[in-house]
Amino acid sequence: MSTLILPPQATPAGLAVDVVAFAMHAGELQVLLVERGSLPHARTWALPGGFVHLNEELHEAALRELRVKTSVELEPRLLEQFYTFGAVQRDPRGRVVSVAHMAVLPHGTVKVSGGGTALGAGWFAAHSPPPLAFDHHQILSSALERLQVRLEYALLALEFLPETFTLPELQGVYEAVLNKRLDKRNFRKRLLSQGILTTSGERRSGVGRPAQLYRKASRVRMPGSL
Amino acid sequence: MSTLILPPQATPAGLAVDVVAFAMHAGELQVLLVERGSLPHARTWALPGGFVHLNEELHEAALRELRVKTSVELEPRLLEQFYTFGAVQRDPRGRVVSVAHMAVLPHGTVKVSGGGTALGAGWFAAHSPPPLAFDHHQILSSALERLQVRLEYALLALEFLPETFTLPELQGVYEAVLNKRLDKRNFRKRLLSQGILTTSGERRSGVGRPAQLYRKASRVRMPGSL
DNA sequence: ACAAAAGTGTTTCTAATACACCCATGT
DNA sequence: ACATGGGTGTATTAGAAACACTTTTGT
Repeated sequence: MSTLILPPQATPAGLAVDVVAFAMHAGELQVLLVERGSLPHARTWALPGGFVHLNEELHEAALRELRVKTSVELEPRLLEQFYTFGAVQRDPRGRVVSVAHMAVLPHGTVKVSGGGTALGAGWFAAHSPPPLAFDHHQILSSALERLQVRLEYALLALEFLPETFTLPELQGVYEAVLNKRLDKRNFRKRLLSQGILTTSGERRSGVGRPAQLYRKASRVRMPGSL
Repeated sequence: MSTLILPPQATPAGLAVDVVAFAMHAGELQVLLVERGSLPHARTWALPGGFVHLNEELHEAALRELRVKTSVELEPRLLEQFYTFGAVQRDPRGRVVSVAHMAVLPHGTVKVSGGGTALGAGWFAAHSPPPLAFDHHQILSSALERLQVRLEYALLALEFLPETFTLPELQGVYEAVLNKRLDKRNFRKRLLSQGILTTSGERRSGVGRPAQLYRKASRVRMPGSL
C-alpha cells in the first residue's frame, strides 16, 4: 500500500463541519448559535462550525469548532454526525460540503461567548430560532428530527441533566424535545419499568412537595434479574 | 452575496461517494461490488464509487458512479445518503471523505459488468461479503443496519420486488434483509392489516399451490375508510 | 396418492392510553 | 389554612407473538 497522490478527477472541495448543540435551559430546549464576524453572512446567526483540518478526524473538528467558536468548557455528552449537506450552491464561496453533527450539552452549560471569527455566542429556543446563515435552518430542523427519534433510544434524555435529577425534571426534557405534553403517570410507569433508574435516596427542596432524586442505574437491570 | 474564494484554512479534501446497492436474487439479499482496476487495492472487490464532480450534487454523483462502474440500467428505487466516512487514513492517497449512499435495485437487475476503471462487477451475499478495499466492509455493515431499520418504515421491502408479487415473496424479502425467519401467519396479518396491498386478482403458477398476486394499493387506505 | 407450497384463527401477553385524587412541604 | 408541585392505580385497547392444520395444485 504505497502512498499515492490524489488522481486529477478528485474534486478539491471545501470540507466543513457544523454543530447543532442542544441543552436545556429554563425548562426549554435551546440551541447554541454564534454571530458570524466575517463574510459571507457577517453579523448573522449561524451554527458553530468551520473547515476541517487536514489531519483531523471529523468528530475532532466538530469538537474543536464548538469549543473555539462558543467558548463552552463542558464536554458534550453526545456528539455524533447525522447528515452531510453538500448542495452545490449552499456556500457562495464555492463548493463546501458540511458534515453536520448533533451535540448534547449537560446541565450547567450556560456561559458562552464568541471566539475565533465569532462575534458572540448565545442560546436560542430550538423550536423557533432566529434567521440563520447558509442552509443552517435546514440543518437545525434536521437535527431536531434526529434528536426526537433518538430520545427514547439510548437514554439520551439523561444526558441533558446533572447526575442526579427528579422525575419531573426528566419529564421536562422529554416535553421540551418532543414539544408536547406527556401524562405524568404514564411517563413514570414507562421510565421506571425500564429499570434504568435508581433512587438516589435523597430529596431536593423547593416549593411544594420535595421530589425523589434519581440517577442512572450503575448496572442496567437485565430482564429476569432482581 | 458576492462570490468569494475559499479562505486559506479550507481543506482541499477529496470528496467521494460510495454506493451500497442491494437487490434480491435467488432468495438472498445481495450487494453489488466492482473489481478495482487501478491502485490502490487493484484487483480487490469494492463498493462502486468515486470522486464527486465540482458542479454535481451528491446524489447525482452516487447515481453516476453506480451506472458507470457497474453498467446497471434500471433506476434504483431508493438512493439515499446514510453516513459520511472521513477517517484521516481511510485512503492511502490522501484525505478523502466518502459520503456513503444506500440503494435498492428492483427485481430484474441481474446483468452487470465493469465500466470506467472497474474490471468487473458482480453480486455477492450481503451478509457474507468477500474481503473489500478501503473501509468498505465497515460501510457495508453500516448500510445493512440502516436497511434493516428502514425496512418496515416506508414500504421499503416492496422496492425489491416487481410490480406484482406474492406474499411469500414479500416475506422472503423481509427474511433475507433481517437474516431471520418470520412466522407466516403473523407476517400476513401484519402486512394485510396495514391496507397498503391490494390483490391483483391473478395467480402465479409453479410447484405446489399457486399464490395470490398483490400490488401496492394505488391509493393508500386511510384509517376509517372502506 | 403424494409432495410441495399457500393459506387460515385463536389465545396469550405486553405496552400504550386515558383518566382523578391524595400527599408532603413552605409560607 | 392554603397554595404548590409530587406522587400514585386501574381499566381499556391495540399490537406482537406463539402455535398446527387444511387447501390447492403438479406429478
